[in-house]
Amino acid sequence: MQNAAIAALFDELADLLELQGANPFRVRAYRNASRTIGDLSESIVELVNAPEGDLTQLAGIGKDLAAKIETVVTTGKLPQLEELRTQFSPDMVRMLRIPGLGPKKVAVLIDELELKTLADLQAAAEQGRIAPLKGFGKKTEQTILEGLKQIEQAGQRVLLSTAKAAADRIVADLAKVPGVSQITAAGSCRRRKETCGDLDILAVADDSAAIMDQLAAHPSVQKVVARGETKQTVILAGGLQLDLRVVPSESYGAAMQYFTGSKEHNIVIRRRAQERGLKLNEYGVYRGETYVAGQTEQDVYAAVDLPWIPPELRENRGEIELAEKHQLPTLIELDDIQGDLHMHTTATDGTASILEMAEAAKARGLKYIAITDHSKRVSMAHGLDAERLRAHWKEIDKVRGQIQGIEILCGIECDILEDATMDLDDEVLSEADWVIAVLHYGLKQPREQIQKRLLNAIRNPHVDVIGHPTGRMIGHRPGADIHFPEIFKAAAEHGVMLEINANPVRLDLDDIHAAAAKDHVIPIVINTDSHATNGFEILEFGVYQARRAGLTKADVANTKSFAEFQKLIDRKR
DNA sequence: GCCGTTTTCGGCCCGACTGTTTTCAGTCG
Repeated sequence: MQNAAIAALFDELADLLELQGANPFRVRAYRNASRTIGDLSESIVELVNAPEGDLTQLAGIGKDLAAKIETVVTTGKLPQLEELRTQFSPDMVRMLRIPGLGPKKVAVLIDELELKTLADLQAAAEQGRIAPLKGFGKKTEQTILEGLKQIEQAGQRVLLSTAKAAADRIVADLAKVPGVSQITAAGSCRRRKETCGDLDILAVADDSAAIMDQLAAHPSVQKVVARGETKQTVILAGGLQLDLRVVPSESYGAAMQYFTGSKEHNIVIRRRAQERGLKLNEYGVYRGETYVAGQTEQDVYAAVDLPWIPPELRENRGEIELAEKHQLPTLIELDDIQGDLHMHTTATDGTASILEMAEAAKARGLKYIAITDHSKRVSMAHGLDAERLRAHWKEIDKVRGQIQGIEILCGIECDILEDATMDLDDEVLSEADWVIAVLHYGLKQPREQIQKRLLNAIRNPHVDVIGHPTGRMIGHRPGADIHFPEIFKAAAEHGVMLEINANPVRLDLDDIHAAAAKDHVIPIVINTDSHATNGFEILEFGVYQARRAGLTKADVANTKSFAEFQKLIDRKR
């Protein structure tokens, strides 16, 4: 069982305990455990089976949870969960996802009206049986009906690229409102998390009504859900929720810190404040009633004896401990990237010629690129066989003479076939400047076979890098079942790099595994996998993922000059 | 359920907003 599957069990258990009315802190303990397991780079199954393995060493895992995890790993079941599943239907858990309904209200609905399914809930609301209940009313009943309609949409996370585009546009438009002196997006969008559940925008404004009016009238806003003095909630076309908060200037830094999160990071930061006799909220840092800091984020972190922590790291995954020791990494920047080693042309499924791609890359300031069209297995994309590939490389060589100021490598994105052999034979691969090996097909194969395919590719003397290692598509399909520690070990041993594919749907490796790769001193390359001349625009998302993994310029191979990069890959040739 | 150089018990981050109340509980982030 994969970590994510085990994490999901504990999350479900937390949902059910909530319905049962369990102690909220106990529920949180289960949610923390779920997150801890989900964030692990190594397999929890391996950890349980390791002779030295002690789960209670993990943050938030005590004796009880350790025993439950061991039970899941060894039996595949969690008796407590199975028991609760008999008491509450899956639809009852879904009721918790309806905005405005929490565990208390759902419990009342279940007990008083004996509702079991979402259909029951809908019928009860339509028949007006909910409004008379104590603590409910006409409005709540209406909210439930609307929530039911949107339940598919609600809770759906959107890609960072989508969220950031929406946020950037609204921030730019609201910044023009008179009296708005500062405005920015906070939340998971600012942390550059690969998906966002909502948007948080923060503003300093003389007139909060004016900016809220402007937001309400914004073309991308579908409806206003709530509006108070300092906070407005709207739903954007497409269903994404956006919260606007208007704060005083002296609170801007505190509010930035507060609303950027993550929740887990903030809990630890506020505990630090408490330990120092301070109180930290979105308005500032206070000693008793006295305002101590809050104008800038730097001031807020300084008040709890920490240097400023980059938003991408704020997940309570060790960044606070690093900050305490003044060992935070200097994260890679977009401008550090010198080359892009993964792109396509009209030879396969790209839309631009070799020269057009090279010119577009050069215009973006890149100093070197690799042209890496598909190998023959990708027949849909008219993948290249040895003969066409060699002809393609000749074309690339011609283009080298037509453009100055950018180096072009003759590359190939070669499929690792289902039987673990390479799609092109060693002879032709040995002639390439740069070989990306990838899984495209058979992603659902059992772990052993996936492992064999990746290890064979890594051991192939001509392979430089494994591209989009898991093959996942965020929101569409999970990646292949990979036992990463073995892959990392082999990659380090054979000098094979790993890719962070910058495509916002892929972002593969993810932050957790890119961080683990860094621990194994495996060079990372951040590539766009461009299929068109505007494809380079997504490079930023690869860099964000690298930053979330704590990578520095030195950890990423394509920050090197072309000469240095060539030295690195020449070891293979 | 976790955690502990004040603690093995009693804490566990903190405030805004809504809808239902008539002083506040529940929900949300």
